[in-house]
Amino acid sequence: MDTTTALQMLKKKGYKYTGKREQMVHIFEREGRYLSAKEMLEFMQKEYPGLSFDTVYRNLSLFEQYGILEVTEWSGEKKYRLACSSHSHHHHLICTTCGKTTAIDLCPMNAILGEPQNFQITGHKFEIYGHCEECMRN
Amino acid sequence: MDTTTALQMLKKKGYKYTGKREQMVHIFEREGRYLSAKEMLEFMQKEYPGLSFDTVYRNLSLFEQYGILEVTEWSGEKKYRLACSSHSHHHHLICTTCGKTTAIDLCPMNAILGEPQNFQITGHKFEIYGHCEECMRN
DNA sequence: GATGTAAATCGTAAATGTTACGTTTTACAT
DNA sequence: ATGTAAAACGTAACATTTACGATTTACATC
Repeated sequence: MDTTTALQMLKKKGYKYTGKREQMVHIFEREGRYLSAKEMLEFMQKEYPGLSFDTVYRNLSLFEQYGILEVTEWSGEKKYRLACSSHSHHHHLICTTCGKTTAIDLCPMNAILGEPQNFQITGHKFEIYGHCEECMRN
Repeated sequence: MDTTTALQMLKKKGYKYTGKREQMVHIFEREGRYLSAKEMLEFMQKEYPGLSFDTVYRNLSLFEQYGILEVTEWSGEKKYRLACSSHSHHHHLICTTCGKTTAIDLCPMNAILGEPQNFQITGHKFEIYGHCEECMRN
């Protein structure tokens, strides 16, 4: 999903198309990796020096709520990235240093479908953590 | 791993065998599910009313460090449970209401071994979230 | 059993990440 | 141009976790 499409979609739902939202989605697009709220705030404040972190958190939640972002958490922080809506369901290798991801076209849920008894599944997480080539060298 | 074994192991490493540590591991043993630091504190304060949360956090970290506990995080909290050292490597169905788990004797890492290039794997997480039978009824 | 000491705990402060809210500003429909 | 609902600001509050000096305790040694 690109910046414009995402915000137009929100607009149809009654949300406003603001420069700050545009910039936030644009940063996710450019970075192509998981970002913490803090990282996002820092990027944003380069362009909007007085930016309130309330704005960042509020928009991150909004974007997540409407499927623009995916969220996960590790090291006591929530991390966000643009949802990979273009491909089919998949999982990621995640570099815990820089947040960069690589898709894995394999979902272990396929192997256990129908298995769990007396358990209502609401979600699942399959993530492989490590260090990407670049972070490994540094 | 039972309470005594765990604490004897720590003792060999130079840590003291205290009633509070014994009680903490005992609670994990009794509950057999993921507990947050807050839940543990509440259980502990029944027996040790003036207990400092510093003690709980410090010991949770210590237990994790020595493999007595497993840790994961969801809903902005770290959750701990006794490490399932008796069985072979496996994963869990996790009830996000009560923390109860059911083992899944399947690890998706087997299916992708050797696959990732230029990526140093340090860990992985495969968790299925939902509601157990009991919490579903309530 | 008494003693010394390093570890454990207490009590509390502080750091960190997140949510909340009243006020002001802004997007944008009319 | 105008009105209004949404967005953003500035800041307070909240929750979880980490940190630290002072006190207490476990336990090895005598």
